[in-house]
Amino acid sequence: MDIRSAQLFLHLASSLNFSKTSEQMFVSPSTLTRVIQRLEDELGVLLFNRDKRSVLLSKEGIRVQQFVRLWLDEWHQLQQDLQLASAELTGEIRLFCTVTASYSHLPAILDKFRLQCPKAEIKLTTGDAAMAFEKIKAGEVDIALAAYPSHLPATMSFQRIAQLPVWLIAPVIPCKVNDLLAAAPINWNEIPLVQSDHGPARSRSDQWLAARNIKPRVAVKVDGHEAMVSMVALGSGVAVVPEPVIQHSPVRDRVRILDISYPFQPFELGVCMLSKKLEQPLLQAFWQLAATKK
Amino acid sequence: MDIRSAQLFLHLASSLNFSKTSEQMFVSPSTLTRVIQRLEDELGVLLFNRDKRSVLLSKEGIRVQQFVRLWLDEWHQLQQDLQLASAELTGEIRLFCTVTASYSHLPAILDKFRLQCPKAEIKLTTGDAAMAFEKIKAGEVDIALAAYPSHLPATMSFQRIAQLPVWLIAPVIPCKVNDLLAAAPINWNEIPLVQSDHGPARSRSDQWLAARNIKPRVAVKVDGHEAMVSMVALGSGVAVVPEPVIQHSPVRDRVRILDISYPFQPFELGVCMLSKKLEQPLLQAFWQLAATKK
DNA sequence: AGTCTGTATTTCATTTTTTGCAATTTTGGT
DNA sequence: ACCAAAATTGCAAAAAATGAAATACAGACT
Repeated sequence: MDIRSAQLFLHLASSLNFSKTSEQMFVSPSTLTRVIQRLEDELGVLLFNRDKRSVLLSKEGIRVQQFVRLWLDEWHQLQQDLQLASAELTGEIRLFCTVTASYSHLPAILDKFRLQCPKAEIKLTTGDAAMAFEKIKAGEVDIALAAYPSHLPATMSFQRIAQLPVWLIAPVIPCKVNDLLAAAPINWNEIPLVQSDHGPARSRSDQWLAARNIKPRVAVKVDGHEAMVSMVALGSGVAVVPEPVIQHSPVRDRVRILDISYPFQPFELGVCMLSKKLEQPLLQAFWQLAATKK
Repeated sequence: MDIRSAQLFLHLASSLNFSKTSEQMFVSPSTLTRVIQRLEDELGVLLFNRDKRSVLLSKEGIRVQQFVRLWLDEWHQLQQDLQLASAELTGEIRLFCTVTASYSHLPAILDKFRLQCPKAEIKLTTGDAAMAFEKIKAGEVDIALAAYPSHLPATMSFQRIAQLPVWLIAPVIPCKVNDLLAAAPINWNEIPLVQSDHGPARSRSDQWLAARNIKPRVAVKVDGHEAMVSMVALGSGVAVVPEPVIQHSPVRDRVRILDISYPFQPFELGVCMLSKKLEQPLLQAFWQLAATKK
């Protein structure tokens, strides 16, 4: 018996209809049937009298219903109590976040955090990925949301949150870049490249160029992934960027993903901070929460 | 959170030692570590302060301990209440059981049943497998423990309990049978066979003979598997019998299993009764209990 | 009677989770 | 410096959970 089974049982006990419960609780009918069968097996008792045409709670089922109600109530109480401890936490978190990350994952994390620690304040700084680790080291910020760097300082802890796929993108509009891409085979040495100065996107790009032995014609160097997408959209060249940047860009309809069958190593997005700061309750709360999935 | 995790947590909370708990609760250390990690993740809270050298229950851990204690208590109460209903059942069960089954699986089932329904009486009849279904049909017994027959009457329900492997056995002592078995290739048509009159063991034997196109020299026909083992031990021939019969035979050291690389279809041991009798509470209790594994 | 419909269950193939072994990490003791 | 004890992690095999589709079955409708 676990929480989920208990919830399903409780719903079924009041709906008395497998189809309805499975629909409303978002499980397939087969799953529901088997959850109930498991419970009955575990308790050694028939919980529902399935009368060919109707489903009724058995005598034992009523007793179990009583137990489960009590239990789930206590469970909720427990969760509240546990959150209460962190709910009272006050103070300030200085958070650094790459624009990439602020698009894709920050909102969900902040929502959860505000719910859990309503009294805490957050100061958000955004900027380029490479700055994240410098700022942490310099003590300018407490915690950063960024992609895993090629080398992580020993004093820092990093916790992975998600993998972001990386793609090569090109303009949609007719332009010189697209003319060159239409050739077969494509002469990559000719195609202008929109490149970032440094950081994980740059290293993905470099790995690809090295693997295919391409000496790129660098069209523009820009700071920040979003600017790269804009430049590509305008026809300045192709670029290597992580997927969420494309999805959230205002010009996403004016760029396209090129299928070049090269397995770009995905970004490892996560939270990062000085290990010793993990002792501070507020930062610890943020850390744990960022790592939690739901 | 489920029962098992709760038990592990509770034990760890008092032992404060992963190694001890994992040992005493019969799980590997890694399993225990990850059960606790799962709980912590589920609750979003650190349950134990792993202080480099020692393990201590955290503030939140104490609250959870309190919850879990209560819960497990209620769980036990629930189980008692549920069993109470059947504990008061009275009446008589007329049980038929093949000797095969009485060796291997009846004791465990009866133990459980006596515990759950102490006031019920059991009348046990043993006999040959083929009689089981006749006796049920005739109403002489209520329920039987037997191997699944080649054809099950439509009015009966059968519930599988276990699979029993089937082997070909030979004597250990020097005798004519062993002389014949020493030949290469073995002339199976020469080797005397101890055969049962009918029933599932007979059909396994027949299938094998047919598959290998053997016209056996039938040495003896006997009733009941145990007698077959005894005859084989005395050197009368070889025989096809289910494994538990061998294991429980007083002469098990005087027979050996022949590896003839033939996949005898295993016995499907189970409980059987007239479907309509499933409505009787006492019989229903027995039926359910027999099907339960633990 | 025959077909249709709503409901619960089972089968099957696939995905996800759990598990234990062995390796790793960390720290205290000798 | 080396060893021993304790917790964790990587990995691959085993077990369990899952949903889609098939099945079973009783009543409703034509």
